[in-house]
Amino acid sequence: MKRTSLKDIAQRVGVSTALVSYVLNNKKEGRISKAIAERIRETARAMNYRTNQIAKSLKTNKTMTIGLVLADISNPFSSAIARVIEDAANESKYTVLFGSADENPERFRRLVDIFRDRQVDGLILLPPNGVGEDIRRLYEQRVPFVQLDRYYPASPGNVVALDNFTAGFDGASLLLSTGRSKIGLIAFESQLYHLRQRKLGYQQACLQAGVPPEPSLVAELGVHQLEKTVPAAIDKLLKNGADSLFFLSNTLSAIGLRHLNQLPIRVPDDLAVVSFDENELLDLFYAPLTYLQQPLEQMGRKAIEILLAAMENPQQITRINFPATLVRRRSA
Amino acid sequence: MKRTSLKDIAQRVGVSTALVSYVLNNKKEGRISKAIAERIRETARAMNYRTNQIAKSLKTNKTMTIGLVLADISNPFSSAIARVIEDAANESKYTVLFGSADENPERFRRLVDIFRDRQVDGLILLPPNGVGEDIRRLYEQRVPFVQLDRYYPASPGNVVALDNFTAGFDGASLLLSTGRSKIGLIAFESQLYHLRQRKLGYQQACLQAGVPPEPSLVAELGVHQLEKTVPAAIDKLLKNGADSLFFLSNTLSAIGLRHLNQLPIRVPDDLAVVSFDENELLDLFYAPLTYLQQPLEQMGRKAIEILLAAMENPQQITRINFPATLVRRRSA
DNA sequence: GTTAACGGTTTAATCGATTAAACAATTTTA
DNA sequence: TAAAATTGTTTAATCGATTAAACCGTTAAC
Repeated sequence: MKRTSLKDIAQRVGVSTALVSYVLNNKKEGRISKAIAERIRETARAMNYRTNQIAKSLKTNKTMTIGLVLADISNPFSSAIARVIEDAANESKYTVLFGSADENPERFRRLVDIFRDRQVDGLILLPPNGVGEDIRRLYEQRVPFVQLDRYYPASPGNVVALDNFTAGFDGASLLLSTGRSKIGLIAFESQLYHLRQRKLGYQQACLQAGVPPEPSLVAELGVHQLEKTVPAAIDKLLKNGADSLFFLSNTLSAIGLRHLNQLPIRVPDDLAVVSFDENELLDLFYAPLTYLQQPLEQMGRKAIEILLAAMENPQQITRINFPATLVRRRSA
Repeated sequence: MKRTSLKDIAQRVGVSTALVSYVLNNKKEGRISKAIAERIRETARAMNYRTNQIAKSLKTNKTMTIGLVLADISNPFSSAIARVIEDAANESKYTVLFGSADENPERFRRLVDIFRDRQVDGLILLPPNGVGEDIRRLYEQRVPFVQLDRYYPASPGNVVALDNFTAGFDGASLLLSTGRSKIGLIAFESQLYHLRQRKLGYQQACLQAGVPPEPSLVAELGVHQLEKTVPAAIDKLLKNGADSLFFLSNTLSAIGLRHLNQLPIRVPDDLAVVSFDENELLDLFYAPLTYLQQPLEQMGRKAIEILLAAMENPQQITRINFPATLVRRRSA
């Protein structure tokens, strides 16, 4: 049950494979006799021919494939990204290879290597902590790529991300404007630039409002065992007098809300809450959450657009930061 | 900045490409002189050689790639599957190509074709409504594949799925055992076998408990505009006297819970609730939901295992149904 | 001392396409 | 009518690997 090849068609019709290739790719338009062209097309259809992309790729040096390295596929943010990237890529006839680095630099490197071995035409990366050097190397090796969402500001190359500083600033400002002055921050202790920026934005907002930064109101957590550390952090911040909470990622708020649900505290009266990112969970909370929404669709499409451009013309580098939208609901 | 090829190494070392290939693939073990082998390995490392999988695939007729067609990537169930499949495939050195059919037969067919054009070694499919014929054709063409979660019982081929009938039976039985006799069912009007089975299980449980089936307690919804139709269905069922709700999928319960949150009804006192599938949302609801849990990890791993076996030996067909676990919490 | 076996390496075909260049047969142009 | 241009098709190289078979010295066997 071998698949039919160009050769099979050529034999059946009694012409060379070259001619078959020309016809099926609509090359040499005017020069091929209508009659034979039709016979070739007919036969191809009859024999159920589909071109072997592997062979084609080897010759053309294009795979029409894009590698997507997600930070962690189990995060709904990741699947949302995956969906957008896949759609946008498909529209340009590209297929997406994907993998999840699970916030692990080793896995990240492995995935990038695997994708490159498979000759992907370009990469979309949501890099974990500790791969700045790898990004730089990719750039030096002229591999077309775009960093999406997360990025290393010191590493060169294309970037599509949120304006995280302003987003952090806006989130905190909202809380301050509603009279809260003891904003508890729940963040990752990660060195990832985009997360640092969010925190800086928050601090700047506090400073501008004349509220001095209060270390006892900041919790920075490791990525592991969040199920335990987030509730503990919330308890601590509340004890330290927080009148509001600002979650710097949806992973944190997802777990946090579960805990808040069980506390004898009412949101927003006793405690105002703001979170980053979207998540169905935020809707289901009894006081639907106010959050900073990333324009995922736009960002994903832009990333593909930039990547395709970079594949054409590697010189040109684009770095874009999109504004977040503050979606105001009941929690703050 | 071209990547180095076998030829480059061969030239540098002064041997034939054949020898380089043998060394790097550890073939012809005993026969190659230690000294040269070492020099080749050394040079390969120095030149940063990585094998071109495209070329290798063309020759060996294996791509070490598996195509995964998801039903709808935006569903957390899908991303959970993707994660498991990816991990399991990676462990066997396979890479996953993926795409989301979005419950659309046309898209499903397109994805399968694209994957086949790229010569994937096998497919894992979560097929939408209306592709039974396509599945049968794949089987006839001896394409190795496994249907996962959803499947066409009349189409041949490997299957890994839940024992949906029993799961439906168990869910309804639980409600009946707590004294509820007017179970409102919220389901899709889909013809998908696995969903029909869930409903049959529910009906069987009711019959056995001496509760006659009551059409006014069954809502079957189209896939579109669920945001409107689910709340409407809930309202209708409540009006018709339902004392409990059984959601046949997580998509339905996700939306349903949002509505229940706003009603002056207390779960579980006024209304018991059971849902299918897992979802963070079920945890966050004020009365954490009782649900039927699919052994996703097991199912995904089994699917890969069966697929790899099928790639070796296409004769053998495996069909497995896993039992669901009833996770009992506050809602019922 | 001839043959056989072995060890180390190369030759060359092959996978299934693409595509520049060559070729032969007509037709046009001058 | 000879040269030039056009048309329709084939030839053959190529992409980067893999691998059976051939090759050529040595060494072992009888």
